[in-house]
Amino acid sequence: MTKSEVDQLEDGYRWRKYGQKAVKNSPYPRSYYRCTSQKCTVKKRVERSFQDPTVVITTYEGQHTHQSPATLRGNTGLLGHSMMAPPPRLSTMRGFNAAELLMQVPITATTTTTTTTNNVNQGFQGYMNLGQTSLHEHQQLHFPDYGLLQDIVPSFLPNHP
DNA sequence: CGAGTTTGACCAGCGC
DNA sequence: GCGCTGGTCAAACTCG
Repeated sequence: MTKSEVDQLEDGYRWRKYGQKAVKNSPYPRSYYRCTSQKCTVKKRVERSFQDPTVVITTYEGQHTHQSPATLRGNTGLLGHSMMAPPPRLSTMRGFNAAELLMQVPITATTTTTTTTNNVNQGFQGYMNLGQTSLHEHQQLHFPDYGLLQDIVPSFLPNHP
């Protein structure tokens, strides 16, 4: 779930829209995207929350078999640097292990992001690729939307103290 | 001209 | 079998 005005979120990959449908129980249409990379079969669905129109729900299906174009581009601009950052507070997600997420929900993972971060899948992959150095960077990054994140999906994070 | 979007048609799965 | 719904296809279109 992502708080965003726009449907098309920049997550570092290039997507081609292949369909749009009006869905039941929601006044907003759902959009279907495929990764533009030939080998990559990752799909995502994007729909707007019925309760909060400023929230878009992005459902990823599959895993990218390639690096993000933003990563390959290697720029330090909007896409390069920030998009390579690991997901917010991954290590502190109470009882929520990203690796576990990948293992248990390999096919479809509805993930929680802000506009400055990736979904957990991609973020975790980037996290793995970048290794130790990114952890350092990770700790220095600040995510002002994190509190907001909790507001959006408090039930998503298990084991509230 | 190529890549991406739009949109109606088509298809499969499911409940009745 | 029929209707509904979600997902996909593909032709037409737009844009850089």
